[in-house]
Amino acid sequence: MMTTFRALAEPNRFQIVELLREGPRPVGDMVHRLHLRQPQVSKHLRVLSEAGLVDVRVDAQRRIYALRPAPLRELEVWLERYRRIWEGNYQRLDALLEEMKTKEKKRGRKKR
Amino acid sequence: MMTTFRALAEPNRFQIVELLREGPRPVGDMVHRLHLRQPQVSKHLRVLSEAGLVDVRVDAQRRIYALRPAPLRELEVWLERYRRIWEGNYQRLDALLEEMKTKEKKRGRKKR
DNA sequence: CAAGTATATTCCGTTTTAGGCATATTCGAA
DNA sequence: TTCGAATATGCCTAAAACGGAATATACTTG
Repeated sequence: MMTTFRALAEPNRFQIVELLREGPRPVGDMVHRLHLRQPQVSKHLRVLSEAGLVDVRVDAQRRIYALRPAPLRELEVWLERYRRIWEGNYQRLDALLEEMKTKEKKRGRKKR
Repeated sequence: MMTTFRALAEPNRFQIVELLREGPRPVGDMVHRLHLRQPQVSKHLRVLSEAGLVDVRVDAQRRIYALRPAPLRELEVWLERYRRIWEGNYQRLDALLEEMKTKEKKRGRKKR
């Protein structure tokens, strides 16, 4: 999960992933599309590959990289646990508790 | 978008976010729950804050941090553009092309 | 005002990370 | 078998990230 974050945190890697969203591509294609040098692209692809975000298919002397959905799906699952935060009334209890505990000695001052 | 990734890529920061998912908490609470020293927690909170992932409410000499949904929602939106990758027919063109090239001797089989 | 509590900031040393460039490797074709 | 195309690796350096410890700051209370 956090390997995914690490991998995507690098701008060029992010771009590569965005490119790969449209479909599998050989390295040279990415080198040309993004304005990067070949060795760096290969290195980034390595990181992405180790993070499970891409995989390779060998075609003669070129390698065709493709996105692997698994980590992104994981990400989505993780995110779902957070959805309640922006879907409706959340943290009401905690907020109230905190406030009571801290200011109980003070006379209640109406907040809100 | 990538500031979000960068912020979440650090294990301790990730943990802080996970903690904060349950509700707002003062710094000391996090220091105690995760096994981190106070200065590092403050530093990590700073990064999270600059990434827009949390915000602070001042309460006397303590600061209560809370998750901000915006960046996570953004993340979700971003992810949605990828959902088609694992939801059915993606890269149909590429796949077809590949297949044709490879199996052109076989008779065409109707897909969908 | 002194003392204590909660948190932020600074400085420092170490580790990690990324880019550049040269080089190795692999495969197809002449 | 030699050449060229496509890609990967290794080495080096610069920049960024992180933890630790000390210190600064802000606020509360006696």
